[in-house]
Amino acid sequence: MGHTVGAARTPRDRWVEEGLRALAEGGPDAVRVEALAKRLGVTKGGFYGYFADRDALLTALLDTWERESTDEVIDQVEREGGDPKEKARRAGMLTFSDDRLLPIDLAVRDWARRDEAVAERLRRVDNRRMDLLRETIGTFCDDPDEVEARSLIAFCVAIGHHSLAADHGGRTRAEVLDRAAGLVLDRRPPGR
Amino acid sequence: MGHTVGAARTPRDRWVEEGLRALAEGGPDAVRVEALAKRLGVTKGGFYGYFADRDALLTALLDTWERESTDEVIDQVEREGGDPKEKARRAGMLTFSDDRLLPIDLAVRDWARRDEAVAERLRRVDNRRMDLLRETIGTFCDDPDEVEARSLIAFCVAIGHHSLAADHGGRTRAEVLDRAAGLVLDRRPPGR
DNA sequence: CCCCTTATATACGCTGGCGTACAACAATCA
DNA sequence: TGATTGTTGTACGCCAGCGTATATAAGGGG
Repeated sequence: MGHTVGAARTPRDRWVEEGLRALAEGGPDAVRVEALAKRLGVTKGGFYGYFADRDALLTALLDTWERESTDEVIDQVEREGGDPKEKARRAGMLTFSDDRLLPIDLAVRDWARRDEAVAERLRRVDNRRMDLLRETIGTFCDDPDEVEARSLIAFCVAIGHHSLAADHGGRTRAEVLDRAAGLVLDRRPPGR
Repeated sequence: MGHTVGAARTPRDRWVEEGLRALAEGGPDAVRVEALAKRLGVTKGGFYGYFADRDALLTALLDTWERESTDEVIDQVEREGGDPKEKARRAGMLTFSDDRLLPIDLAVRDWARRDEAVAERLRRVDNRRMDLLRETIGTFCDDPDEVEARSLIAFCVAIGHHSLAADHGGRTRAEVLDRAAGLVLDRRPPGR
């Protein structure tokens, strides 16, 4: 079982790759074996050598997403070093500005609302990301409750602004985001 | 064409109602005519008297959602009066704490990523909601750019925290949100 | 060059879901 | 109550998509 020896024309990774693209574009329902095959210029013949069924592919997609958006991002961030704020900034860039990972992330987030197993994976990933944010914000904010609140805000803006459809009266989304980042991520005199 | 005279056992509204429930629970792909019929204890026989096809139902769902989450909310809020902050708070409650509207809202938001017409509707709705936020925040913040930034933050947290799966180290989500609201929605000495 | 392994193509059966045609059934009004 | 009108049930054809079985390439040792 499983293809091992001969060089496959369409190896497992390409199915996963194409599956992730479909997931990003249309959610889990859009991950259809025959459609992927067509995009790969192949029939579904070889698919069932790598995956027991469509569901196994979906699991593989989640595995890949989880690994890429935690370990790989964190490895790369740690490798390049820098202070916490710089690290968080780069981690944010890698996940939320990458137009490969970001749409997958949004799709998984919606998927998690309907599937408990997916929600569990998302929880793991989000917790690791929140840790980075807490670390950053903890460098200039002493109140742990406020650190938590600011981390929540930062995260929600990072993921939420992509599904916010409003305009900003002449301003660019990027401009408004920049200003918002300043409010959340910069030290300021204690409020109130 | 169109049922008009006799009292229908399953009027158009019930199809819409059940369609919205399906949309909220599983996204547009979960809105399936025969499934709705089964939940209504009926066959799909009568459906095509009200709707040309499944797509017409989807449009009707969006119409209803758009109306309920703008006009109806705003009417109700205006009727009860109050200062802008109180109005925005009640509007937020009506949309983002209502467990009828909220899941529909999240589903529509995801849907909009794949369908331009849905995105256009969402833009209209979000713009009206953002207007409320700007009004509120404008009462204690003079810099229009900061008003915009804070409004963005408030909105992103309101919609984004539902798809954030992280824990908060002993704290409740509600507690963290409360603290976050304080940071974003309360007057404070100018930053930096 | 042939064999043997492995990947892919092709063909099939099955299910679920859409939309249509028509038959059966209320309900209302004369 | 009978006729008429509008609503629902039933049966059908159709297509897309999954998973399986089997046939056909396509490579790499021997």
